[in-house]
Amino acid sequence: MHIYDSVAKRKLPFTPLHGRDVTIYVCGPTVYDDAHLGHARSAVAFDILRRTFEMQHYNVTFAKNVTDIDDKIINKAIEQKRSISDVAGEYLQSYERDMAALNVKSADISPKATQSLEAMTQMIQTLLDKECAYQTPNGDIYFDTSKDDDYGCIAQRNEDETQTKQRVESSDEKRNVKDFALWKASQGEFSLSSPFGTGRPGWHLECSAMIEKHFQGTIDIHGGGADLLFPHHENEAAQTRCATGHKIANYWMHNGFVRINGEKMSKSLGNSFFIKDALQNYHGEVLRFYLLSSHYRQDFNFSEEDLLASKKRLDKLYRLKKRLGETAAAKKPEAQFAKGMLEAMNDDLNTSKALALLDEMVAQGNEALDLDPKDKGSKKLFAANLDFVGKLLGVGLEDPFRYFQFGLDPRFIEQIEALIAKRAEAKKAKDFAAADAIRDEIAAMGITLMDTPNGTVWEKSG
RNA sequence: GGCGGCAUAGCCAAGUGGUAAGGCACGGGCCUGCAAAGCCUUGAUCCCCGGUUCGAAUCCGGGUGCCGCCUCCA
Repeated sequence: MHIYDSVAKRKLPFTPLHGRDVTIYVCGPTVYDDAHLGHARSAVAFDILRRTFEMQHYNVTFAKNVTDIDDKIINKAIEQKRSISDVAGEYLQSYERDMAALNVKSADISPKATQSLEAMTQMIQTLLDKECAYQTPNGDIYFDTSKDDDYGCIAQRNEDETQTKQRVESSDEKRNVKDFALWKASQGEFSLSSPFGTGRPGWHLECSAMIEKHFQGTIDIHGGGADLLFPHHENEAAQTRCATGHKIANYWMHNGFVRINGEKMSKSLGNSFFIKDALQNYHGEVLRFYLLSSHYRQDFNFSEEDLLASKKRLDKLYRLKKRLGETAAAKKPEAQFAKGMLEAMNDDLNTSKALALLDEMVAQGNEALDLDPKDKGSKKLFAANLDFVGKLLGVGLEDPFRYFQFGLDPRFIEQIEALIAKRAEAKKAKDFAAADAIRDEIAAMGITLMDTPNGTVWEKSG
């Protein structure tokens, strides 16, 4: 396995710290709104990473935190006259529902900020004791970046030459522009109590404290979106280094951004693409497959056109699955296919290449079935290939008929099937004009018919 | 201003020293009562200029263009 390390800025061979055990920690969502395509991209990228390890018999422990106390959540709660936990709970549930629809596996550990208070206050205390942090008169506690000689080693930026924009809030309280809050003193009714008074923890502190609490040492891989590299991960690294004496992570991975029609997707631009909206129109696997079509580090530019192109690709996988029917899979997938897939994934998660191999495998499967539709041996083998793909990439897991009927009302389905039965009679009577008329009628309803040796099957068009 | 990314056929997208994967769209063919699906098939010399090399999309230098981080953000 080779992964691109964003600190070394090159691909490195991956070696776990402890034998076959791999520890992965990914920065999860701040639950103040529904999940958007950017969340999905990150979640899918690291889900793929995890699956790649798991398929090769590594013992993975996967952690993803949930930030459930934060200004944005507090503001929303105030705005809607609700409790913080109510707001956070709603959006966490929404996040988990969306990610499940994308076949993202649940984390083994998903610590919440509100449940990690002790770990955080302990770390603050340690930093204060080591004089790596200081408290301002109004009660805020800041990390003192001047005490950390290695500050800047993650993002490798020279802060002195960085254009620091004017900060309106409380910058006068800080000793140094680079310093960041470990603890924000209470400003209203929403706060937690701590040895330092009431308030809430700083965002950067979360991951450091959680990693220390759950892993007690350096983890193998720390991941997150590219925007987190600085300052979030720089700060995390500094805190852990100063508080514990060891580095926070051995490898750093960052996924690229999502853009919408060429523009950055962001809260402030108001062009967020919410997963739950997309799931109204597209099967979750379609979105997942689309996200896998480009490399995780590249910028990802969303367009409906590309999404549809991806859907057609996934459709082909499902049509093969449909042709294979109930055939029990062979014990193992085709050796060469499995090897190629793993090689692609081991090369810093080259999903584009893996998908290309998948396309070729599907074509081979169809070819074999065209040649001999009853060849049990090849049917079993291709069924095993699809199982393998399902486990590795998390696509093709759905029942093919249900996949092609995604989002349709059961009564509508009955209607279609009644019409198909009518057409079958017309066909039997060689009344092709009538049969074609029915097909046109069905097509107008958005359904495509396919006559096969085993009868007529249908799909939602497009 | 500092740091970084990207530029490959109509579109999406791999490849990063040996003569351009894959997909979508398009055209052609096979199959089909007709279709759909499936299979086969046509198409790019890789932003520009210069250099290194027997050989570069791939390395180096110089341009041009687009984008991002430095402020909450996946």
